[in-house]
Amino acid sequence: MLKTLDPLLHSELRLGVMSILLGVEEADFVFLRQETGATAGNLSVQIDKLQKAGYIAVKKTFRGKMPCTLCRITEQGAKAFEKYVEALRSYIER
Amino acid sequence: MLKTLDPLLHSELRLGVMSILLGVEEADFVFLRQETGATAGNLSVQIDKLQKAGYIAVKKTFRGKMPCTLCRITEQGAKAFEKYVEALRSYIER
DNA sequence: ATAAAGTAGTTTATAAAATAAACCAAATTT
DNA sequence: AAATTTGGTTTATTTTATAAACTACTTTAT
Repeated sequence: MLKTLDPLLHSELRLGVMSILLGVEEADFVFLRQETGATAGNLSVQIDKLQKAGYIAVKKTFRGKMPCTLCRITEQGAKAFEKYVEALRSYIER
Repeated sequence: MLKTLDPLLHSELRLGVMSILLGVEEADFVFLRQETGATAGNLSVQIDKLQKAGYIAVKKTFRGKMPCTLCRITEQGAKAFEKYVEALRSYIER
């Protein structure tokens, strides 16, 4: 029986967001949108799920007068990502 | 913008089936069921999708008097898997 | 011989997920 | 000051995954 893949990470957009966040201190909504190519609605929903799972932390601020949603990965999120990659390897390396 | 992940392969059960089939000449329904732990209904549906995509070939035979569904990966399937793994790396290796 | 239980699946219904479309509030441009 | 753009959220729709119910047999027990 194969290792089970965390369904929260096994989603192209959420995985993309996590992947980006692992490489930076923090990233805002607009940047994530550009990098992933996702629609705003979709990104908003998926960010919410990752936050509720405790995989990312979201801070709502302003840049000048414009709203700005900052995201950063949490310790828990980084660990979950590690585990996910480990599980994936059992599928793609054999 | 990140590489896009073939949605046909980005499914835990279908990926599992492909992963198993890559390692063997062919495998029957019962074996795939045991290895993946999937329900028969779910496996049946996912095998169908992989077949319709041309990623696996399915041959219905009998073992003794019992029906036996044999699956094997196709050239196209193996290539698609390769590409999927390649795309995945852009998410998990950075 | 026949009823009960098991095997190997398929089909259909339901739940969950992804995605898009519509909307909102504030800022900027014309 | 109207129209447009920005940075989102909420709601609706489509797609996907999964499970439950069913079919067609076979094997076992009575």
